[in-house]
Amino acid sequence: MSTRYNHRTAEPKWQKVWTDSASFKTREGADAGDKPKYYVLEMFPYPSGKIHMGHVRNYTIGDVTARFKRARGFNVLHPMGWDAFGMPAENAAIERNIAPAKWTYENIATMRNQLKAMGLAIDWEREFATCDPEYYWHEQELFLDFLEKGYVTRKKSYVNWDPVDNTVLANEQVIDGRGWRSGALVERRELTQWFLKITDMADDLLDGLNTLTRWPDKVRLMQKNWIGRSEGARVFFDLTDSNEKLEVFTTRPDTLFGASFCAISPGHPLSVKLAAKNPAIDAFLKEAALTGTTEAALEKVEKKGVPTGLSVKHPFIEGAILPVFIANFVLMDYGTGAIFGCPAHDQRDLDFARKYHLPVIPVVAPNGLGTDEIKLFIDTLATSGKEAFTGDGVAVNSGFLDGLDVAAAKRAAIEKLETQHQGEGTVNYRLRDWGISRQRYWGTPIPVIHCSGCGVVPVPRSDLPVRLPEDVSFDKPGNPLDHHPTWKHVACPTCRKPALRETDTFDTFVDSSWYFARFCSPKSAKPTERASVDYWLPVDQYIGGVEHAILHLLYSRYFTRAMKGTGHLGLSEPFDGLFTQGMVTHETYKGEDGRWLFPEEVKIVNGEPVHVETGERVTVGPIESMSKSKRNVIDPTAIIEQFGADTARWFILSDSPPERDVQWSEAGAEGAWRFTQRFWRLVTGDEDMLAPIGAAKPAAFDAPSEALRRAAHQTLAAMTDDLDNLRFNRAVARVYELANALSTFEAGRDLDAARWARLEAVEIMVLVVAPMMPHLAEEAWRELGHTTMAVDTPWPIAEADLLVEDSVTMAVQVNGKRRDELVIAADADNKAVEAAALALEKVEKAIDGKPIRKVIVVPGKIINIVV
RNA sequence: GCGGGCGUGGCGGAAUUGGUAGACGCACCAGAUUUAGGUUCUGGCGGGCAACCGUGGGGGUUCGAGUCCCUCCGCCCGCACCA
Repeated sequence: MSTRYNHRTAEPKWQKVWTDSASFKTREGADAGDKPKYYVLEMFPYPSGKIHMGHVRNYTIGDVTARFKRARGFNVLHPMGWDAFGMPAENAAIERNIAPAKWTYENIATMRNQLKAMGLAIDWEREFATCDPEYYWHEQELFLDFLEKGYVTRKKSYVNWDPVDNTVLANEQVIDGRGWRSGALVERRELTQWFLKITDMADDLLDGLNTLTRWPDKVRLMQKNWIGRSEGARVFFDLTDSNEKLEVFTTRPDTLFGASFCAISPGHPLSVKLAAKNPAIDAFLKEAALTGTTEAALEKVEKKGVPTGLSVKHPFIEGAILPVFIANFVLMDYGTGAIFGCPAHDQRDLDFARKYHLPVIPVVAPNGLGTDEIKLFIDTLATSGKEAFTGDGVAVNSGFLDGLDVAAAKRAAIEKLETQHQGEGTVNYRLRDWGISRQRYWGTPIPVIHCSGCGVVPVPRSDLPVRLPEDVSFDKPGNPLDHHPTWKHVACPTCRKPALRETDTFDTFVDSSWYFARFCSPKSAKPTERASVDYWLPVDQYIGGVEHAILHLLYSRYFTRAMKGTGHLGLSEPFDGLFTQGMVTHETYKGEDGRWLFPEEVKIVNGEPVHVETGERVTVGPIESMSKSKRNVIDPTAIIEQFGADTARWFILSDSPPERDVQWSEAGAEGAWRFTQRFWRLVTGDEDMLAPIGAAKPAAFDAPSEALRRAAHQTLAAMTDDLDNLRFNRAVARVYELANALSTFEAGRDLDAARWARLEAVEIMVLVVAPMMPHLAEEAWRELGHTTMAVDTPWPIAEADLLVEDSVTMAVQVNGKRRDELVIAADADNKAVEAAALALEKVEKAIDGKPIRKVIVVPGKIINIVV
């Protein structure tokens, strides 16, 4: 018997045993037997260099789920891969002169070892990185399939252009309007780019949200808002001095009679045209362009406009003319980039109208007002109102719409517009098509060729993959693919004349939009094997950070639909269950000079935090998400070395619910470590009090043994429920309760019964802890004398008759105040309970001789006596 | 501004969804062992001397409210000046 558990020897030992016995090799087809499948997936990591505590939390949650489901009899798929393309590899290339591929694969090697040290139950044979040609090859194939199917389009779009570095910048590389590296003022430049037509599926993506009942409501709502469906109408206003029309989008066609102006966006083609001739307009557009960079600035900016000198005819009112303004609050990217202004019923329009002294014409009155009240409401709003009326009501001053409610008036207005050919009912989405072209090297090459004669020609499938060249230089600004001496020069596949490869690469969100499908058959010569994806998908439990609530999850949902359309998949929704975990936080520390300090630079002396080396005073700052800039980071590898992976896993699961932020603290980690040692003592410390493995179950148990058995089985039942619902913090608390029950257990007369009950309780404790602390459980299982592995042992089943108590403790209240409690047989009828309660001395005193008006008995819980 | 969420001991958090508030852990205090500290073990730990009071404040529904309703305050997250 050893008295101390040594994670430094136990953890590598069991990791090797699991690997050698192929414990986590995925089984499929005939091998899988009749077990139901369960696909557990954590969002795969970007190989940035080292894992951080956020990874530890993410992969621990997934691993517990995978191990638990496995023990519960599921055939589990739990793979791991790398989201390996992206800008940091190019930055490393530029800053440290290391090839992106080398940098990336070295990081993967480091991080793979770190993840393996966590003892994850992963089928490593399915591992891949998105920068493997084997992977992006199939992505290129998917793109060609999408192209054939009409899911792809090419159109012009603006990019951030750095004129000094001669390169396109991502939004996050633009800081205060300047390039992050060059400091040059960033320009908007129009490029022709590839887009996936996600807007074609906007309605389906919206409707699909209703089926995702195992997703957080919050994420579904965020996606709904992002898609931003709104029903309304397009209205074509005739310009007064030309044959042209101004097209606007409105959600309130019922308020057309209240229109007093039209406004177009500074980015509207008409604005640009007018600016060429009119210096005032030109100046206004320049001013609008300056404020239009950040959201915060946009929010504060005053609503301003400039007249265009143009005017339009009102579609319903003969002879009525509306002036056209250019207004800074009209967005080019939404609707048609033009609006009609109805100041009485839109706050922004009202602000604008008051500023430029435009008429305010109320055309909707609140419901339930009398004739005089309506008149007063209209007069007040028209002359001096500061607040637009946007609620439901009844149409007034609106010709043929008068008397209709808002919804009916909308329908009637649209109908009239359509018969007059001056508009149509339409649905508008905020969602825009997904631009997937990136002018960068470290990404999947877009498999097309540009030929001056034939136009855009897809790369023949026999020529796939289009590989990234490795002999590239980052000395020159711009895309290395573009200035590579030979790579882009090819013969046109159609006419054989010299042509050029597309040098843009895919947005890395493309890579992560189908990797979950590739894991089902990672070695296939096709993007997917239908038998495999049909078996494994959807992902039963997907786990990751809420920061991906919109883009990654929406793109993956889109891709799944598109791949269904091309026959690669047979379903629309990739992720059946989604769990979004909270962040890992830590205290922050600042030295006397105000610089951030790492946690290991701080120690506590006499209750005061001081700097380890200098002894200077340290200020403890707020608890924040771990970040390199604030230095409040804890290196998982150091923790695993010091305390072991099991302790790290245990602590990260403790205390905080997984969807909330968890605070990492040294004291907490030590507490978790102490528990691993206590656990070990409970298993090994009192061998005389353990029955041998396989001992016959006693025919009867005395009271103490029976109580221990109840505690063990109740813990088991509760934990099964907790783990099924990812309530790991509660599961941890239950283990502590069982451990406390074992610690305080004292055998009664019947020693055989006590030994048997104690072994049973210890075995249950080991097996329920196994998903969370797998190495410790394995070591303990062996120590108990088992020759099998805990990982191969089915989840125990709680005995139903141990879950119901034969006596219960009930609270006794008098007038809602708790006065005493009562221990009584669980099956006692209400009369007996009432009588027993009334007989209690404290109750009698509280009643104080008053007449009893009512007695409420909630069986097994409470008795309330009302006097 | 709009939308969503939250507010419980010194701290993280429990509370079977309307039925004994504070499970479990951390921190802290006392005692035992060791005695140099740590470890380990036992006990205590919302406030108040008490009657009692306590789940952000106020009001309500109910036999009974942390839980439901109204209202106010505070914090967090998301976003779209969205016509």
